[in-house]
Amino acid sequence: MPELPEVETARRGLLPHVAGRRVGHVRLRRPDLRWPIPREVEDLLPGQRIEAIRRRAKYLLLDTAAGSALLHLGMSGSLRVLPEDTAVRAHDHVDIGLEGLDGAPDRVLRFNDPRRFGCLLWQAPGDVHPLLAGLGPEPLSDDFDGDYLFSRSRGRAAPVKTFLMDQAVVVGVGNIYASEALFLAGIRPTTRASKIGVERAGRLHRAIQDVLRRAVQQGGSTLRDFSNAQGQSGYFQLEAMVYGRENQPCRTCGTPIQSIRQGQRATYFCSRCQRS
DNA sequence: AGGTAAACCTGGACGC
DNA sequence: TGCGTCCAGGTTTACC
Repeated sequence: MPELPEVETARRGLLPHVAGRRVGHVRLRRPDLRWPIPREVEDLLPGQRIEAIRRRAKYLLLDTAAGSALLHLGMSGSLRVLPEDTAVRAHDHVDIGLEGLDGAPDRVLRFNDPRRFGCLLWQAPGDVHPLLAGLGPEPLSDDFDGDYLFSRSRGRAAPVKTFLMDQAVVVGVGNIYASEALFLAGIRPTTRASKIGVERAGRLHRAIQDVLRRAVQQGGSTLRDFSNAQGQSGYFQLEAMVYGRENQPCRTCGTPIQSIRQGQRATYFCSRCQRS
């Protein structure tokens, strides 16, 4: 499910239901997702007030005075805010109880993840979790620009698409938006990163920001209430130019979109609009 | 160091 | 209907 826009959309949807609430019970129906869930989640989180919900890369952090719950949705994870008595479904792994404010009913933040590639970890106050330590800049921040992208690409023989998905280079760009950004920039995904010049690095930087910004806007406009059952609307609201469109006509020039495999992931591009 | 592939999981779509 | 195969929005880990 989630690349940066989806995680940011989830954060914004959760914000009004979570921020300022006190955590009631924490229930683990499974002791581990991708990794074991650390005991701090059960021992320290209950009773804490959630001061903020932040996003770093594709991670969400629930901040409390005792530390932060660190969540990743992996490929198939989702979060919903539900009435406490909502029936449990398959792969509902974790409940974090949320006490109601001003007489509002208690609710539960429920983490569902069929494939269990997601995780729920803990970050002590003032600490940076090892998983966050090596991450590159946020793509929508001022730390990320064309010159940065250019300098990081020096000496990198890997295909530019693989390079873009390296979270140590820039965070939040996953398989869909990598293909989409390269289409917008007119760059072929197979080009070695080292061959991208300053000017094209600038174009690529703008394409990344453009596609991510628009996706965040779209997600935010359609996903207004996370307490609703589905929690998955908003995805693919942004019409893909190339992703998932193999053999369909390019929206710009009509040439059939090609699909190739790079590093075990599908890549889509237009051979006419993305010549080098 | 950087690049590539395997590994972690389940479910859905498709072909036979 | 059932079974086998392939695919999926991520990221760590192991190995050249």
